Amino acid sequence: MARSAVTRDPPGKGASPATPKSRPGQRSAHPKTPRRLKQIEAKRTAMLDAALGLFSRAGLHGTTVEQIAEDAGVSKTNLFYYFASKEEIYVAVLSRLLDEWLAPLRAIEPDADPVVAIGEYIRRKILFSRTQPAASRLFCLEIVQGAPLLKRELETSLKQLVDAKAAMIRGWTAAGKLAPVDPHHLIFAIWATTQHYADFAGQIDALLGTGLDDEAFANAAAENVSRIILEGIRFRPIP
Amino acid sequence: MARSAVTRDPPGKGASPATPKSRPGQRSAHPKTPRRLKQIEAKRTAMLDAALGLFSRAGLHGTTVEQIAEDAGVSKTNLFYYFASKEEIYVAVLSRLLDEWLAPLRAIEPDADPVVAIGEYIRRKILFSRTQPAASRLFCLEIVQGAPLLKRELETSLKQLVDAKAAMIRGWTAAGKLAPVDPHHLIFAIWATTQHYADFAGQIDALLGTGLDDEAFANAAAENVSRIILEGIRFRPIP
DNA sequence: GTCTATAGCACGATAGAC
DNA sequence: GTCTATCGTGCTATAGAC
Repeated sequence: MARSAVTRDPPGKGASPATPKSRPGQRSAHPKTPRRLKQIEAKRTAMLDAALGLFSRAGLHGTTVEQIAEDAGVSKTNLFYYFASKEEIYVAVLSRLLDEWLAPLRAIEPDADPVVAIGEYIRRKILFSRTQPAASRLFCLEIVQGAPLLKRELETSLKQLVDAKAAMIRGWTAAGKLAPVDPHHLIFAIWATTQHYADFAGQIDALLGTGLDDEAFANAAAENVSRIILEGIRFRPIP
Repeated sequence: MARSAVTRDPPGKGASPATPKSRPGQRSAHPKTPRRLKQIEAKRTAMLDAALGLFSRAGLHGTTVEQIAEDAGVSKTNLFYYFASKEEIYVAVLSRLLDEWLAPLRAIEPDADPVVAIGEYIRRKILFSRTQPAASRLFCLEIVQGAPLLKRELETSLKQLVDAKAAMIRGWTAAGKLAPVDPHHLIFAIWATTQHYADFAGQIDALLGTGLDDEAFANAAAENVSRIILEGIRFRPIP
């Protein structure tokens, strides 16, 4: 919140029509041989990877451009050749991950058996928390802080996706395949429980001395979350 | 992560023995009349309240002391008379809230009926998310970022509390009063689902246009979370 | 495209009068 | 205790040589 919030339009790839300063993706003195393009893309990726790691631990304002450059193995100046500002790096990191973040929800099919489908969804979300904990934490930070940069995306793409899946869940309940539950609260519960293992990994480690790094713990987490959400914890004698 | 991490010992109330600079809590030129002490305490509280609101939205590094001073209705210099550094304010805010954050878990009694007790716990946690969303978000930010300042507290007090309650839950299961579930994963699930409504309020608002501010929504949230965790979502014909 | 050097400025923190 | 004024630092971003 401190200094600004995107003061000028960042000359990235998509938006602004008039970008005087040349950028690596675009034309340059050298012809863009496939080899060169690949180098450039690799460098961009290294920078974004480094930025993801740092932003996810310290947030936008807690990370300096110099740290990103160092972690990516480039000079600070060179980084500013690829990205016009720190905010532009931040947005690039977020938008690169959005699709992947939503993929598990997209993958749910209405025709599947609900209990199987939801079990699989939970498994996938925990796998994401396991393989991409930094991404999960960055989204968490961004949303907790009001998602100034993601809000629009949430209100359009995400809402559309969630509404569709909510209707699907309602259909399952209407067909007598699922207990009556508000679909949105169910989705929130699944998001919350699965992302918790990445976002609150520090707390879990402090309490248990382990985390999703440990495969056995990851399996136990998926198993317990599935059981709690699907079966509940009320005691039921074996029928 | 940027610049420092508590470079010098903050001359607050507890720790460091030698604090040359006088502080409002301690002796001053004026005798500490009850009236004066009360004024000072009120001011301190106003400052911490302002800091909580800002830190919870923008984190430690995204908040400036000038903003805190402005929100609290004091000058920046005056704020530095009460607190030696920004970090000291941050720590003071966190430690003021810790007890309250853990109170609902502490309140669970082993002799209670598990289903009732857990339902009540969920209700209280959602009430906390509703009445103290800023506190919940600040803890979320702090833990996501690795809880550099809370880690010790988590490893000692919190661990002790959680281990005790985990044993209690295991006792319920052993007594046939609760379905078999790993107590830690159950506690995580309850934390995650209930705190989600405060921490991800921005996302929920983007999706549904409402939140815990709305009492009806808050009731629906508590009701649905309780139902999901206690009963599960698998369809069961009425017996 | 990549470097060295530095401009420019916001911010945390302090000095010293009252 | 509170104020005005200011210092010093560390950071983002740019200029300009190569």
